[in-house]
Amino acid sequence: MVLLSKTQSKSDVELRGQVERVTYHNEENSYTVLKLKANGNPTLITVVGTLIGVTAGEVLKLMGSWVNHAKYGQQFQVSTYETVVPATVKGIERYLGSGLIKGIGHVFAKRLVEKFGADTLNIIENSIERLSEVDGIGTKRLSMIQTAWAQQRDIKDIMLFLHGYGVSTTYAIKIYKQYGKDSIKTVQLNPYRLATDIYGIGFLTADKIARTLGFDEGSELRAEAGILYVLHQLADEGHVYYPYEPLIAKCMDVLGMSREQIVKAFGTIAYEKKITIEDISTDDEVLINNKAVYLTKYYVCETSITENLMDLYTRSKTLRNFDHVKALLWVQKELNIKLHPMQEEAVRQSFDKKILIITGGPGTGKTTILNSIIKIYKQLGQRILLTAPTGRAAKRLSETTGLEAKTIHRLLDYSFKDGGFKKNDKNKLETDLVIVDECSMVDTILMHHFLKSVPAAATLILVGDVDQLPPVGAGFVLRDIINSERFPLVKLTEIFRQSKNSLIIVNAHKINHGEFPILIREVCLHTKDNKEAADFYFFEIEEPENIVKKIVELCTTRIPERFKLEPFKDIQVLTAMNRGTIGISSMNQALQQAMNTSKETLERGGRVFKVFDKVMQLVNNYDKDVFNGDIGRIIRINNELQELTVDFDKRHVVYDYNDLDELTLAYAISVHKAQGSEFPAIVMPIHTQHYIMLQRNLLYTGITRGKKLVVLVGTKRALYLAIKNDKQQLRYTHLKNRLKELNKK
DNA sequence: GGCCCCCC
Repeated sequence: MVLLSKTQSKSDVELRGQVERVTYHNEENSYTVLKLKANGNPTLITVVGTLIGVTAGEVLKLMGSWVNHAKYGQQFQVSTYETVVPATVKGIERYLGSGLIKGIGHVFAKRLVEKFGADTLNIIENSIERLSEVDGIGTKRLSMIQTAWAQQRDIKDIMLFLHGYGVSTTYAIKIYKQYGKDSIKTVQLNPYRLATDIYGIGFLTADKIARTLGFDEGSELRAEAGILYVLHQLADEGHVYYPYEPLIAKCMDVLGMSREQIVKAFGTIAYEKKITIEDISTDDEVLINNKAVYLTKYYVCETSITENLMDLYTRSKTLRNFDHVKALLWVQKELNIKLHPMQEEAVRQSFDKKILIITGGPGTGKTTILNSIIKIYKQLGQRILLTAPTGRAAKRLSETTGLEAKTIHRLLDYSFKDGGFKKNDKNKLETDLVIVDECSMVDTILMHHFLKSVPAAATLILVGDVDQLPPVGAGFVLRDIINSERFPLVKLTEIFRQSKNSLIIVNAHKINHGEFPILIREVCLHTKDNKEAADFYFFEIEEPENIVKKIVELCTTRIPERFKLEPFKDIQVLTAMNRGTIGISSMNQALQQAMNTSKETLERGGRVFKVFDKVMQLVNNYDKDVFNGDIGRIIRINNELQELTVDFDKRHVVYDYNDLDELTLAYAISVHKAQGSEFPAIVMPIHTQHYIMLQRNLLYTGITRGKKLVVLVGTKRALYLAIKNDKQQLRYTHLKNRLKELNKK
């Protein structure tokens, strides 16, 4: 069986040579840069990759590929390698003297080869006691050499063994770091451990290794690891637990095993506390046998969220006495605003409740409420923390409130190195009030960590729109907290920003209720003379190619002319998927071609950037102060400096050509990426080519991104399917019922 | 009919 691991590819070539020097070695991840003298090649070759224990003088047999690095030129990128013991006396001397073996330096290396010649390595390997024949090598140094040599040999044996099963050097090193000299034995005994112990190796890879090692398809170890794999997959789909019987059926199907084998393995891993099986009673889920199976991690999170919330809620409030009516009058005067009764109610609740939930769609006045609460709390000398799950949301929260806001990860002081949050139940946040915005995006695990670190005396305000897309991770925390009806909730429905007869808002509500939206046909968008233009249009087009054509036309001419909107700044195309004719990449190409005629281009890895292109940042970059989802325009491509400059809202950010994978074209972006942003106009294809993504939340999130104009282009059938499909809403979670039942039993 | 995506 041919196994290709992540870093290996079929186009790998072989390169042999002696290591001249190791230029760079990162202890943490083993990333190495070295200079290699290859046979018959006068110039030194730069070799990069994950290597361990490699030293100057060693002869390497490398597998990998040639790459062209913008700064450093041609390099050989290693996927796997083997060390070849040097054969010549000179080679052996350099090899031993390179610092490879603790206890041997240049001097002793020289003395050793003088004494034993080409036989030196053989002697170290087989009759090491003979080293004491060399001047200056006593028992102490001898044992040092012996230990170091054995370790080197272990590493090499392990590499060789793992390479034999297609595991790349990167993973081989991780495995070695985890299991040490017992690596081979450990893997042979239970290769499935790799799936849980080694980050980056999943069940499928471990299973392949196991099968090559001769493990039976029906082995108990396979069943146990397989069930955990299936549960992880289900968690990826959003489920915090899965009902017992359907889970068994899934496992039987995925693993090709019998019911008996699965049930038996359930018992074993439940006993090992890897999973938790709970009898739960619930009225709103189809739970056969009323048994829920959790990965224990999620069980712990769900129960801890429940307890922490109820505990926090029932503690007493430490806010000092003040006149609530006066405070409300004062804040409106200070901020020069008039609070709507519902907004006033929200602010008032924040005075005497420990937990408050504020929910509502875009433009319902959440920001005004928050600003009022913050103003009053500040006046009362309270400490305030603001946070949100994404970098962009945090930035926006900071902009609208004028206070610092951090991502939840940053607030909790997440450390990648230590793999955890420094803030927790032992080291809590120091605050009197903490506000979480865009809370609908917070998943079960993050909420667990967050709540652990909220001090008992603090007030917690959760803000979000549950009708938007559910979190990426497992659970639907905000929805469950709201539906538990245990906490004060202010549900904002009144629209402040948009006019009340806006079709965008009317249709957003209709879609949320599973009703078909009111559609204005294209003719209205084409006539320039109707006085009051509507803000929601639908163009019925069947062919995906024609949808693209229509969208290009809308973005370049129709909308700019009719609504006086700027194509780049004001109009955003949103789509559900990356792939397909109406997917992100294809639409970006079409729109780039139509909207940007600049000849100044830059090609990188098959992608083309042009000056004036609309681009989006894909990761949070705190050095550059740009965040995942930020949209800007390329204003300069400088080939000399190998730099590209992007204008983000009048702020110029410079990218080295090596950082360009942080950017993507943004004429069309996914609805997911647009979550948390708003645009004057959005244009969105809706077609069965995106069948799998036709979901109610997605459509709702998409259209509510538009402030002044929404144009849908596609088929009524696709629109209908999206509205009727609220399947995405079904996530197996038990948080709502836990909250309902706690202290009520 | 098989996809979207957060954080460090």
